Amino acid sequence: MGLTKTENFTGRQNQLAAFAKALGHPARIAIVEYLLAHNSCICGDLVDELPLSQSTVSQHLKELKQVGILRGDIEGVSVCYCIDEQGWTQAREMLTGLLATPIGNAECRPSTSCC
Amino acid sequence: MGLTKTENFTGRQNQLAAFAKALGHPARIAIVEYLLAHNSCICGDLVDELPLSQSTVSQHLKELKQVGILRGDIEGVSVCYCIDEQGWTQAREMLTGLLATPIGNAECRPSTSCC
DNA sequence: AATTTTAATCGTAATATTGCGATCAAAAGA
DNA sequence: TCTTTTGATCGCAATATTACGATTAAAATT
Repeated sequence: MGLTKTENFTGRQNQLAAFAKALGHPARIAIVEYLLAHNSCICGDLVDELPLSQSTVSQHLKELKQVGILRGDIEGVSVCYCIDEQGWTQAREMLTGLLATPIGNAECRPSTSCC
Repeated sequence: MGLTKTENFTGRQNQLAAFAKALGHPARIAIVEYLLAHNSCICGDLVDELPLSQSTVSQHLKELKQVGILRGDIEGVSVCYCIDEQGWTQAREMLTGLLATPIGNAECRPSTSCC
């Protein structure tokens, strides 16, 4: 298999998972942190910053771009990357919403009280 | 390869990525949401709830347990799962911290203003 | 026009993930 | 003790991810 059964989950659950998955690699965390700190940068700056090859960095950038967290604007020879404020805001709101959920007290079966 | 070069990133970056990765699958989002809503449940309840086999659900539970988001306490024949408040709090604080980072204005190269 | 710079893409290899059925181990109940 | 219930684990197959070097394409420079 290796194939996630996305059709059996809600769109919201799939979207949440997609955002979380995009952040689920230290290199992509580092890229996002760098762009949050520096506003905008070209790919080469990130290649200098990260312990990864140019092609690998480019691939991570592609994933973050595809999920909507980054934008990449062509600037002559180079490509200027930055946080996509729209996508980033959506990711923040969705993930923050999940993380801020209070732990409910509803029991799934009446007399089960363990944790 | 297929092997993440964790040693070249900070412990914080790796921990953040591990939490995000654990949430990077719709089934695990669904499990966390279910446990947030129901406080505590046995594995069989989740198997009834999710469109996945028992072994697959068990595997997802294992991943969430390993990263510290869930706890599983043996209760006779069954296992009672619940949110691990400590781990969940840490995940919330770390991820919320990243998501709440204001977008900085520092330019990585003086005359580059694109996005 | 030829060269250089920049970054995307291709091809490949190693490893991880997802999912399932089957089996196993432990506790509870008959 | 034998059976049932519960859920972890094993083994397998399909697919995805991670990483790199090599190549390619496009714009800028010479």
